[in-house]
Amino acid sequence: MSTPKTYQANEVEAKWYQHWLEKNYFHSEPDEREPYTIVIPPPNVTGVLHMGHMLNNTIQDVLIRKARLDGKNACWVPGTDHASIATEAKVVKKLREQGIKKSDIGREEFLEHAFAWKEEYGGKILDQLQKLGASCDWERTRFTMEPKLYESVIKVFVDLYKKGKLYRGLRMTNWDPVAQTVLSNEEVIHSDENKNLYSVRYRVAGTEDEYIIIATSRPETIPADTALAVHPEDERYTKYHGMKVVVPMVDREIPIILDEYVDREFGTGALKVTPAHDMNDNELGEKHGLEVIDLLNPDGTLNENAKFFVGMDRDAARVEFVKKLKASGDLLETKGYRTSVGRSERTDAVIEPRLTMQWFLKMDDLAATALGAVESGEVKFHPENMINMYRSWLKPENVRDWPISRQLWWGQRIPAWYYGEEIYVAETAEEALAQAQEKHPGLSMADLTQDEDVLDTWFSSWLWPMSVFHGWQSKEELEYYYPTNDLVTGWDIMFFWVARMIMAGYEFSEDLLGKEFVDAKGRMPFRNVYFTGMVRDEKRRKMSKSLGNSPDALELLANYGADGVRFGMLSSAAAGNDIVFDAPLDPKTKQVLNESELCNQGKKFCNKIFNANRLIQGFSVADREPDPTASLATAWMEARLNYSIGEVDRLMGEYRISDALMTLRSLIWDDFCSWYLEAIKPADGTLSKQTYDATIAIFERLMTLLHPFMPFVTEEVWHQLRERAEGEDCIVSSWPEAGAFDAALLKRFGTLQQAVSHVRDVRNQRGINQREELKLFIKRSAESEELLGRQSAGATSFLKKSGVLTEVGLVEEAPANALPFLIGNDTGYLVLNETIDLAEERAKMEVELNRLRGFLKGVEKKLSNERFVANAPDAVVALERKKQADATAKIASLEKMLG
RNA sequence: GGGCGGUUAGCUCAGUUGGUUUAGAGCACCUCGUUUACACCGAGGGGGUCGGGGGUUCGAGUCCCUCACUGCCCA
Repeated sequence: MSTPKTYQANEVEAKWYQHWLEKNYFHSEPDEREPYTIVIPPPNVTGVLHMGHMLNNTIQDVLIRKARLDGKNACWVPGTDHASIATEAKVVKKLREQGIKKSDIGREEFLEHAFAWKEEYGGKILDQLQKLGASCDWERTRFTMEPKLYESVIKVFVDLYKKGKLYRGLRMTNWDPVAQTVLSNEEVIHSDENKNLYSVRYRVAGTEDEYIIIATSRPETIPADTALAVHPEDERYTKYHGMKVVVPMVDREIPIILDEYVDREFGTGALKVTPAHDMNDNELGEKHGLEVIDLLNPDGTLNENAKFFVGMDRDAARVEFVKKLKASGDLLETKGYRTSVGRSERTDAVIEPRLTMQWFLKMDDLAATALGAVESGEVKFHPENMINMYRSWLKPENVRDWPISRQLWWGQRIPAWYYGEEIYVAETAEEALAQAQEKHPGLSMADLTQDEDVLDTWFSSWLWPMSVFHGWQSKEELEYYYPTNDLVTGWDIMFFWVARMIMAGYEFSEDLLGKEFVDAKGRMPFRNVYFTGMVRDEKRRKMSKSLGNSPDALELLANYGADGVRFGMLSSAAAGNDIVFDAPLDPKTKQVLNESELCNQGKKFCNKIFNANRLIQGFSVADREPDPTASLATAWMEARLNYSIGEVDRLMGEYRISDALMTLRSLIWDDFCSWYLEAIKPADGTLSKQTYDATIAIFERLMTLLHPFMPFVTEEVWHQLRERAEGEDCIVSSWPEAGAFDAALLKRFGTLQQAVSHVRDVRNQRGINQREELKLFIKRSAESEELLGRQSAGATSFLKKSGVLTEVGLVEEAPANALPFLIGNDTGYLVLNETIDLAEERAKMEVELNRLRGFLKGVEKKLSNERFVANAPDAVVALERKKQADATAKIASLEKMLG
């Protein structure tokens, strides 16, 4: 019979994922167990799996699988958000391709198309997560536009309105002329771009040929100028104070205003003021009571107020205005400069500052509460230093009210009805009408008009930890799962989403669950937030689809297997730190290759585990006493395992997931495979039953320990280790407990390992074949007697086997033709079959001796310092004394060797 | 311009409230090896004094100051 020599991830992964689904292991229902809950950061419904998703979902899966093995009721809720701008853009585009205009079909029909689009393309990313091995409770999959979640958003809006936290106002906002909607500051990406700075002269009114020259990058907005500003102390302009200038082309007189805001050094020190089209100008306008002239249409084309080039796009119009100014002689200079330009995160359109009527959520109280939640430790950040960024976002001077209207159709429509200037906010039109009728008894539905806008997608997502448990419909599930345990996400949405969820948690949990409940269990939406870094390429650019620098996630999964990719993602994923992912570029095409050395390491690790099992299954088993080597190795491996479980528990408790995985890798590869299996490997191919059983039991625990990180290979091997009953699967086994272990045994075995390594090193350096048999002796001492004695039965045979030695024993004097070396603090002698150049060996020993003497000197200096002995903790002092004793013994041994 | 990080082996990164044998890992590198689990392998080895300078301390990669470089966020 021939089992394949290498691990085949594809077959194994498909098989076990299907099995887990059939067994319904991922599903959670409230019961008497302790819950452990994670809500997924809902990916954009238009999204496809990318590196960032793979990283943060792998981490979530590790946490949830670990909790499941810990016997908790693990619940990981998946889902997607409706991504209003991105999705609407896609649907509009698709309709346009079919020759349908959004404006022709109306809101209702458009939404039908949008839902149809979602059914067809949306949620592809959730299928992709399955390939990664994500053990989400798919029965609980949520979508922010589904009826219950829609209803939750509406209820929250009405509630906040009643609490006086919502208001409607005309504000300077970031207008996306392509999406034709307002964006929040966070959705605008600023970067430096090359633009032109134009010097234009404005004639001073009442003069024939006196001009003030201003510098502007937006000559097309000249017709909307309502003032010209200079610094009050700028002597160049003192003589014009109180006068007016004439706006070029439109011949309208505007005042010269004085304001310290003007930068005298920039351009000419004179500034044209266009309150409708610039944030800063708008502030100036409010301060000085200036008229506001808006010359743009919502789509970025010029309106009647522009007087010229009406209907033309602002960018094209700029060119025309420049020509016109040049022709009239008013344009004096054009020069290039670099300046920060804001673009829409979604459409890449240059953002237009624009005055619009919007709904706003007051943020001062909410932000203070959200900051307090983290400052007080009720919500813990990992890594802790992320609180600095959080604090800077939420401190009062940086907090802005949240504009929540979006001029779109795909989203929850704002439940506000207008009758003239009056506003009625209610969950339904009927309720709104009833409210209006109290004031105006004769009104009918036809007299009210509902707000045309929908709400920002984040206004849905901030409710996620509560809405996915039907929080606004019933308490039943929320009471069990809330507060959730851990949230895993990138730091880039700390303010967008994390902070807002915390706000929502503190704002609504008491209303939903009652005071008694939240006083006992807390108001926070989650207790811990694990921030992942951004996945970057070798040039440290964020990996993104648009840059084309991200490998294809599905290709990676196909090439290395889910376990391999998970290993690759995790092995470099310390919390909070950005990850430089090793996806190389094709040197010819400069395109990213779907390759990764990190993932390959994971793939190799799977293969190693798979082959360790092949080795064991290849042994035959006999009912006989275990040989001494195997007994010692088994005792050591048990101790080593227990020690490591403690380590992994500690690391996991500190969210040091990457370190936990590396600890397990070393335990399995180095300790279990390289030392333990080599030690028990029987010459005749037959293992004692006792050793075999112990080996299987150890291997089994190793698989459970590794399962959260690499679920597929561990499940596969778990099943090959023993016959399993129905339902006896690794995924639902029990996380091993860290038992007591013999620390002295670990230390003694470590010394034996060093001796073996030294023997191998000598062979390497001298070109002695690894199978040529040598002899090893150790100078008799209390320590060496213990090392090879009864306490450590099997030590001699272990040394013989692992070091390929014919004889091992204690001696009083150095044997002939022996190479002396340090073994622990004692002297070991390796007897060679060749003549030894002692002079050469002495030189090597001198080097080591000098190092030790220097070390000892440092230790003794410390110990002779009274203040050290007086101030340092006892344990530290004791340790230094131990160092001193060890170094002294080693030096003595070496000195003796040297004669 | 303001704020927050980072700077530890060739590369990517750990290093937990300053103290466990004068710094660890993985990769890369070098040497040896077709010993039947695995060449997706085995054995061994070299390599850093922790960005520069100053300070606190019995003791600093770990705290403070300063300079340099670098990244991000905000304006």
